[in-house]
Amino acid sequence: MTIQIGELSKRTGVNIETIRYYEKEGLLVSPPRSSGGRRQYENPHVNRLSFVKRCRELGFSLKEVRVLIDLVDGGYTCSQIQAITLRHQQEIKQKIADLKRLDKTLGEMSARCSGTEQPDCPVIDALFAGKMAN
Amino acid sequence: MTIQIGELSKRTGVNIETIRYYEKEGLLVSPPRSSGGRRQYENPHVNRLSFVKRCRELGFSLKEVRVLIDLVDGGYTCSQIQAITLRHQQEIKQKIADLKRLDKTLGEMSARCSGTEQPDCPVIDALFAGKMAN
DNA sequence: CTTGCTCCTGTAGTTACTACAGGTAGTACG
DNA sequence: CGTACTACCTGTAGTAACTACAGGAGCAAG
Repeated sequence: MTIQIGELSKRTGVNIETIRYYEKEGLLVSPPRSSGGRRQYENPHVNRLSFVKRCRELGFSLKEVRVLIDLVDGGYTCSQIQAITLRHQQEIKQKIADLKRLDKTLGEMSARCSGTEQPDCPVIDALFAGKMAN
Repeated sequence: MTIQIGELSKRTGVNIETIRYYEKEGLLVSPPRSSGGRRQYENPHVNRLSFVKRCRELGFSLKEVRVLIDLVDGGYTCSQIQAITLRHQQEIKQKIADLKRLDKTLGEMSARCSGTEQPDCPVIDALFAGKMAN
């Protein structure tokens, strides 16, 4: 019941090149090879790759994913995982706050635009004068 | 009234290496050099670099900054600039929405944690099972 | 036996910098 | 005048997380 990399890619939705990249980076164990040198995957590989993919979808960096995998492999406690999750969530919240500030400033700037074909624009003025909201 | 790169860096808050990088990328014009080969900047250079810096602070990519600079140099209309600004703002809004979804999912996952020293965690379960909220 | 698909390795490109290494300009001090 | 010290110079490599080839081989079908 082994599958090749193309099938693994289809099942997980992870690009073939990315799978090989993850293997090179040590996020996935190197699978056995066929006589012709092709990677032969089984269910555990599918599960692990799905795990990595979901971590990535949640915005964890590969470095963080590596930490999570090591914990899963080596033994972990709920409080450890929760701490990592909460720290990551804090970073996300920070990014949201930063982006909201940008959104607000951009909105204020473009709101003053006439939107006409005049060679004069409050956005450009603000960018030159540095009168940006914070 | 010329200044050297160190002074330009201090006045704009842009790293020296970054200034040279911007020049190499064509975002800043190459300034005249002293007899010893050092870059000699004047006020227009300070203004342009400040412009680039503010664009970056608003989240514009260097590519977008290049477009803005070309417009400023070659003539622009308010409606052109407004369009670029609004498009950029839409991207920011999209990122905010994406991050909010992550934040929500992470919050829901960690809320189910016992936070104890047990080798069992709903976050890990969710990552393996793929029962993630969208 | 040749077509055609999947797979292999290895390298380069992407974004926006940052961090050196190794060398020169310019100034101040003794 | 020599030397120490700082600021500057170029050019290359490293960062994150992939993606995109180039050039070649395995494998099944006709």
